[in-house]
Amino acid sequence: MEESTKNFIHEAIEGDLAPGGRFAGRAVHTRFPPEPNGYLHIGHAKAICINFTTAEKYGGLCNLRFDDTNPTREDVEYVDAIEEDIRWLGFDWSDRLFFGSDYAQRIYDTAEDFIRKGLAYVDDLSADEMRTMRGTLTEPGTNSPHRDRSVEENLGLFRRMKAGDFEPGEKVLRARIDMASGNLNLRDPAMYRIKKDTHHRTGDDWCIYPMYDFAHPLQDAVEGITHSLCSLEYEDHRPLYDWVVNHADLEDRPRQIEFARLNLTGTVMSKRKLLELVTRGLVDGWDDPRMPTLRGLRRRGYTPASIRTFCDRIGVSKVYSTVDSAFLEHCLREDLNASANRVMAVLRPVKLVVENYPDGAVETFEAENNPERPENGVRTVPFSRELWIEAEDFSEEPPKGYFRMFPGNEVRLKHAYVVRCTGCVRDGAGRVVEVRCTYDPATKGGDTPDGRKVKGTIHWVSAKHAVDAEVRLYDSLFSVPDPDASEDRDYKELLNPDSLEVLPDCKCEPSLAGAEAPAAYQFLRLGYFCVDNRVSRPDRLVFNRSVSLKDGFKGARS
RNA sequence: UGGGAUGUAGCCAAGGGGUAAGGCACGGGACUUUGACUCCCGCACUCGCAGGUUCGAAUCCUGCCGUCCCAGCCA
Repeated sequence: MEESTKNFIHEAIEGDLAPGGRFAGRAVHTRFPPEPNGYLHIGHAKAICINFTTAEKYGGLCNLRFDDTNPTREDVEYVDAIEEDIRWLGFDWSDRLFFGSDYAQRIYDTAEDFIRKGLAYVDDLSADEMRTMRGTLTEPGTNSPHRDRSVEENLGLFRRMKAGDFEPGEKVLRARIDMASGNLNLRDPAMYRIKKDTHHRTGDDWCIYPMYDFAHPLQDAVEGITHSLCSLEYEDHRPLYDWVVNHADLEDRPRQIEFARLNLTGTVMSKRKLLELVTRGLVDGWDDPRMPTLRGLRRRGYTPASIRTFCDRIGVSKVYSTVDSAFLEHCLREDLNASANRVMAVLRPVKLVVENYPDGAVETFEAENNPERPENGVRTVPFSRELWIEAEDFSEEPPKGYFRMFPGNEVRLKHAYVVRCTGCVRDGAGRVVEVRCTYDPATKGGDTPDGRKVKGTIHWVSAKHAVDAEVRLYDSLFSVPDPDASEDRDYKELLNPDSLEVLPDCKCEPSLAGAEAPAAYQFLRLGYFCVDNRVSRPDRLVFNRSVSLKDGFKGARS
């Protein structure tokens, strides 16, 4: 991959590393901190890439840390999936796999320490009362009547919370900061709440769990993180992050820097919405090829390299942005163009009969696998009198500029012969059931020894040698660029009804027989396709179109 | 005058006093046994707006406008 360009985070880091800087003489250390409550998507890929490549750029390390401080919404099911997806992307955290829950005791001890320093107190207010007393965006909040309990009383109450003497909601540990702050996060935020759910790692060891704002900075500090890179919505939390880090007796004081999260046109990125699409059966699971999840992209045929290149090239800034999906597709085409072998497959077959080719005869042609990569060698493709060609490669009354098969026109059958269309046969309903042509024996291999120009070249598959396959074509999941932006319509109403098209009767050249995932090919003139990693069988092939080829034809292509 | 951010092309995004990089998309052309790839060319007289400072402003100053985030015992 090319050298990533410098962004504002790199500049901040370089300032920190410079002599006299905040982290002068230190090695950069970052972390990717997913909450194990959902599958990773392309937006996470951006964060993963930023964290891992930034550390790498400065010779540092990046940890993988599961931020699991809420037993009611997290599950091991996601832990394995997340690790697998990050590895698939190509990143390695070596032996630095951590869990926020591993620091439970340490964080608890810090909480007691905060109580002793008068920085935290136990409150009896209900969640509703707390909300009311928090004030509004424009009005200050009011102090809780329990705000000035003694250290001894607070310590006793907090220990009883830990011991299970209270029920969820009865008590909460709060930071004592400033109920009048313009920043709502500083109005005595909750630091610990009671939860009597079983945690996926610590079981029933604890019935109190720290809040993100208290736990995260401590986790970062404990791991020696220098730069805690997160998304923009945490900007308002930075004062709290710093408050925790500055009052805790820890060596390290990590620095939080925020960047804009990724949005992509034609899809949604929130965990809640993606989950809803899955649970409502609006898509075929988390790995539906139309999903922006890493599993979905993988099944669709996206390569790790294409995703990493994409993340590198979109840049990093603090501007709310929505990247055009066409750019992601471009990165995939670029990667696959260089690596995928070419092959011929007909998606919407119509019979082509070569009238002057002997019935029963078969000959084979040599076909290059990848013109971009001659070392990939050649394969053999059989030719016979009856072939399959793409229905749209024939037109009895061609639109302007059309140079494929139409009566009287010459076209080249890729790798085989130049043929001249002589007409077609229609059924009772007027549908073209057969196209007819004659071939020129002198053009064997597709050359024109007389130097004549043949503008069109089409792909084909010998009918008697064809391998059947199902091919699935995908389009944008949503029919509008930004489904989240619509205020009057629910995003589910904006789903693109044509996002999936199944073509059950496709004809492939015989070299595709037995293909297995994760094989990827360029179907000549059509696009890049991969063997579906879930439902395809060697004798019942199913291909997914990863991305189409760009189509330069400006005419009325049906 | 609640707090915090942010406005450079249709979409990303460099540039931080010396006269607007790059990519995607789009349009045109060359090449072509893939209407692909590749290669050329075009695509912001102007950087949200208005003033000001300066020989010179996207960059500095002032004011205004737009957009996003925050009132979970979620992360």
